[in-house]
Amino acid sequence: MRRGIAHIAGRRILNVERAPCSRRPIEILPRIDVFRRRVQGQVIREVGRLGKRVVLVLEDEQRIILEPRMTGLVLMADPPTVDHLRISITLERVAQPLLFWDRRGLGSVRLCSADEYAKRYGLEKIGPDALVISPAELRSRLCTSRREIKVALLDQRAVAGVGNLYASELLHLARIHPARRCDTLRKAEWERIHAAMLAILQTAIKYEGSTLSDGTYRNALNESGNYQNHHRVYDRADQPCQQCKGGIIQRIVQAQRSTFFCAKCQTRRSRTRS
DNA sequence: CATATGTCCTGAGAGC
DNA sequence: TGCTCTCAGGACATAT
Repeated sequence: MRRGIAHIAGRRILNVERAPCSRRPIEILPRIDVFRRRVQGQVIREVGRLGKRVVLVLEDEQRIILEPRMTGLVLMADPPTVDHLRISITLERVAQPLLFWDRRGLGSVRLCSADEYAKRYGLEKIGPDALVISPAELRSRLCTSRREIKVALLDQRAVAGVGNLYASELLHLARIHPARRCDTLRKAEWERIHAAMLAILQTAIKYEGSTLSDGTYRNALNESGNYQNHHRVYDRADQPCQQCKGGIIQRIVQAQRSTFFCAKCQTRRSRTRS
């Protein structure tokens, strides 16, 4: 998402409008008239990312945080439908406005001063990024937890950027059972988890994300992703594991979320040291 | 303090 | 066919 709109860096904001949407409004803070007054005329200095959020850094250090959650899209193109369009940001000398579209409306758009941003999104709220964190840091942040590893990986304060789909995917690549308690994992296993996390996320980014059967995720040009065609386990319950050719993908529920894994590749116990 | 659960939302798909 | 029901998972508030 971030890369899809990275080219708007350097552009000046002309206007911000709440789109006419018949649905319950998403959270937009502050209210739209205050929002508009504070950003109008500001140049977007940087198009950044904080975990799963896209962050527009303005020339006066204010930040616009676009939080898509499940079904939100950040677009520089026509949206899938006009119905769920939420906010529109027009830019100087760019015909196409920046749009935030959100079918289910769980997402939000928020404008923060530099201080408010530091308080609300500091390191104690959003942990180190999954693409940047070191293996040692990942391990030290989670190795005393009694939670199951798949559940712990979704905690954005521990490590930022891993969602439900990719947690299953990376644990399959790492050959770690999703229900393994963090405090039972050995150093070599943490290193496998870290390497798999990087590999899965980098590959998923390369393929522009996963557009699932509900068709929701689209890139900034409203095009489908392609990583769903590379899923190892996610949404593949009862299908054979492509890795071991013998296992059948299982679906379980952890913390009210689906987890997919191959019981043959991902054994519940770590191999005992020889 | 750490961990677990409930909440919001829409539309696809299942089941009858 | 058309209806009702369940489910998907982000982050955060509240409960244990």
